[in-house]
Amino acid sequence: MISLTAAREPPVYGQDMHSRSPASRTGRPRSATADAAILAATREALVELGWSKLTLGDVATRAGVAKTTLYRRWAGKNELVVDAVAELFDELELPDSGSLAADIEGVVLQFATILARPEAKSGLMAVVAEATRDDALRERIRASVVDRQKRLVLEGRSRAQVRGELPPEPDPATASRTADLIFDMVAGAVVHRTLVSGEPVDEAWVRGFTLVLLRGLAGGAAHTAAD
Amino acid sequence: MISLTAAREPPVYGQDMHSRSPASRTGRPRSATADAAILAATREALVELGWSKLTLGDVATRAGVAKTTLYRRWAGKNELVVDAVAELFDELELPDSGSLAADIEGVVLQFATILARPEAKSGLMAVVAEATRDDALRERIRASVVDRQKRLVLEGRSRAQVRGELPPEPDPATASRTADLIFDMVAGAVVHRTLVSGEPVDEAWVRGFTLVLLRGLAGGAAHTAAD
DNA sequence: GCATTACGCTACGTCTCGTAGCGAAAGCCC
DNA sequence: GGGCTTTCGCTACGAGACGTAGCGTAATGC
Repeated sequence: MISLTAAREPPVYGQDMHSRSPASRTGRPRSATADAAILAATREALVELGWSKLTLGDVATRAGVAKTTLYRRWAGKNELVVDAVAELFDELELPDSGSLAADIEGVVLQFATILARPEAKSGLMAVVAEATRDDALRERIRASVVDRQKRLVLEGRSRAQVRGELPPEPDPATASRTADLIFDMVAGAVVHRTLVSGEPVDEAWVRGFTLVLLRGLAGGAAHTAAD
Repeated sequence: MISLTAAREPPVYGQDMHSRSPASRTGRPRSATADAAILAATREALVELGWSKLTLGDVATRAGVAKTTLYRRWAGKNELVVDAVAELFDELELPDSGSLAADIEGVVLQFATILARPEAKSGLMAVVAEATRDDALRERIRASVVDRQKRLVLEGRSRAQVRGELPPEPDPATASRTADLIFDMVAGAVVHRTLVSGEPVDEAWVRGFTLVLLRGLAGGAAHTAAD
């Protein structure tokens, strides 16, 4: 009696969610509506209860599925909440408003709006905290949340360079480094103001922030792009 | 049999830690060494177990006290961890290095060094996440952690204005707003790079960050204060 | 129809929580 | 020293969540 039931690992959503491409094309398929219901129920529970008081049994009840179904798809609370929160950032997109300053202000406001929702606040920070001790979770967050935001930075900078609002990068290495820097400054400032300072990210704040950031990035000689 | 033992509320460390100034000057005093042992044990457990797997029973065992003693002093896990983490930031101080750039770089490196410790990472972010649904907890964090950092920003700016590295503020209202902005940008960027991006805050990064920030703050005409 | 997989349901042992009650210890004040 | 007050360590407890196992049933592909 070495291995009895665990002959093949149960396909938990650990690494390859929504793929399970090869194999297992037979049998009853997983309900897609159940997926959506579970993630929606998770966000709802996150709003009402917060991270620490959220239980998987409660989520299952809200979603109208059995608790065991939850455990068949997600390894635990962390992974479930990451997926539930990640969906909130689907709507993020870069507006093409003509000037770099307006582009930044638009994206920051979008980001802040999403982050202002209670399910994003309590859920996202909690999983980030857990990710400090779980590399797989960190990677999951990076892939489904962070990279989606980061792409906007790269695209926005590229546009600005074409328009001459930002100097071109001398080499790819520094280009990558400054992109990381910009990303941490933008996302960090918004997150910190929203969660730690507890103050709203309104238009006035965004304008002031964008002004400082653009002055800093443009270097000595460049358009500050403020009216 | 209305109220038997709970005639007077037990003095839990909810609001006024280390004070309980009037009343109760009689009786056996609380062990101060127990306090230190508990907070140290909390940090130790935070390193080994992380936030979610940390239990108060385990902390009590590590500290060599009874579990009930813990509950007599702190209302719960949140409050305990806030106090345990707050002690880490005691060593923060503003270096007087002569130039604003060097001052900022010094403070940022100090802050990053503290934040790089695993007990700070997992503990601080977790309580911030919980604070999104608990105003008292948010206030506790602000008083014991955030304000201590913020004071450095105010002091550093004041020095820089005396030295002429930053323009003076036109009125107190905008002075306060820009101080908040600077604080969110500095702390936010460091926290985001450390926790979300998962990259180290080394000297090279700090130099780049400081350069962008100072250019942005100094406005069009001012010393960029780079070497 | 048959094999395969997902589903709902129930039940279970384990762990943590937060509290209650007790006797003993450690301080003040007379 | 004797009394008063508060804290301490210890034990025990019900409540609740965890994560899993087992079963019968439902939904697909071949």
